[in-house]
Amino acid sequence: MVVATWNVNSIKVRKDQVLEFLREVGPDLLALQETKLKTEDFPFQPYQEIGYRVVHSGGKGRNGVALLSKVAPKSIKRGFENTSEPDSFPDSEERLIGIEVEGFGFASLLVFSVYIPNGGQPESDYYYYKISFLWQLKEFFEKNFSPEDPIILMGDFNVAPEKEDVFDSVLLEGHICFTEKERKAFFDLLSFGFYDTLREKHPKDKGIFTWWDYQFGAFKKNHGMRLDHILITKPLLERLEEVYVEKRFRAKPKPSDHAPVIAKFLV
DNA sequence: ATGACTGTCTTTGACAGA
Repeated sequence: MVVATWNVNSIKVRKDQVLEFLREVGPDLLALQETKLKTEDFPFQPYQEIGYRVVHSGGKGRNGVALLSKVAPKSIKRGFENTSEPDSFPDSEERLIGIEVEGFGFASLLVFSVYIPNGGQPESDYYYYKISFLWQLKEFFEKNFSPEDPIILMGDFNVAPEKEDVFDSVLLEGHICFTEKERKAFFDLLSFGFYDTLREKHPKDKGIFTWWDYQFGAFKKNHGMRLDHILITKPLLERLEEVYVEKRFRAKPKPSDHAPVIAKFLV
């Protein structure tokens, strides 16, 4: 089983690159973020033509999450369900989508694509919205699921968890996506029972990033951050084989500013 | 060589992204 996550920064602009990715890598499941269009405006057809089922949830010109799957979803979940303050997160349906699939050795495997708010300036209202969003996401899993359930939560978390996850931890300390509170909220989410697959396979490696600024020649200098993650619960951990960032897609003409992350499982 | 970011919108510059 192969799964992948990719913030495409507009599915309209990246439509053919996503097709190319599916043809070359052939993941069983692909999570997309920042599709930047309304739920019904997603270009479903080209992906369906090559054998993928597609679910999407988005807003006009902003946010947007999708899941592409080789097997048919048994159910679809959008946004925060059964949480204490769902109305406090009006964009959660544009930022969280999940499906339940049968297969890969499980009667019910839960797969989520998530796009955590960027947060703007540290200490701004939007920054605290981001922190709260991470707390609410943890509550969503605590109220609806168990860490014994097989769950894959992947997407753009907009948090670089540790100093190895940024190109210069001194320069970037206190910078958005690398502040103490964001990192703490990320690890608090993990404490539900999630494992960070990249770190399971590469515990101390430096310089593994998933996002590079379009400006300043950042990609060429490998001045990036690791913001996109594939999290799994324990039932999947023993089957985890390999995790890597597919940097080729960041090097193409007109790339997204994020590269896909891929995890392979023995099934 | 001396290096100019890229999406969106009831757009024509503002803004968000990270």
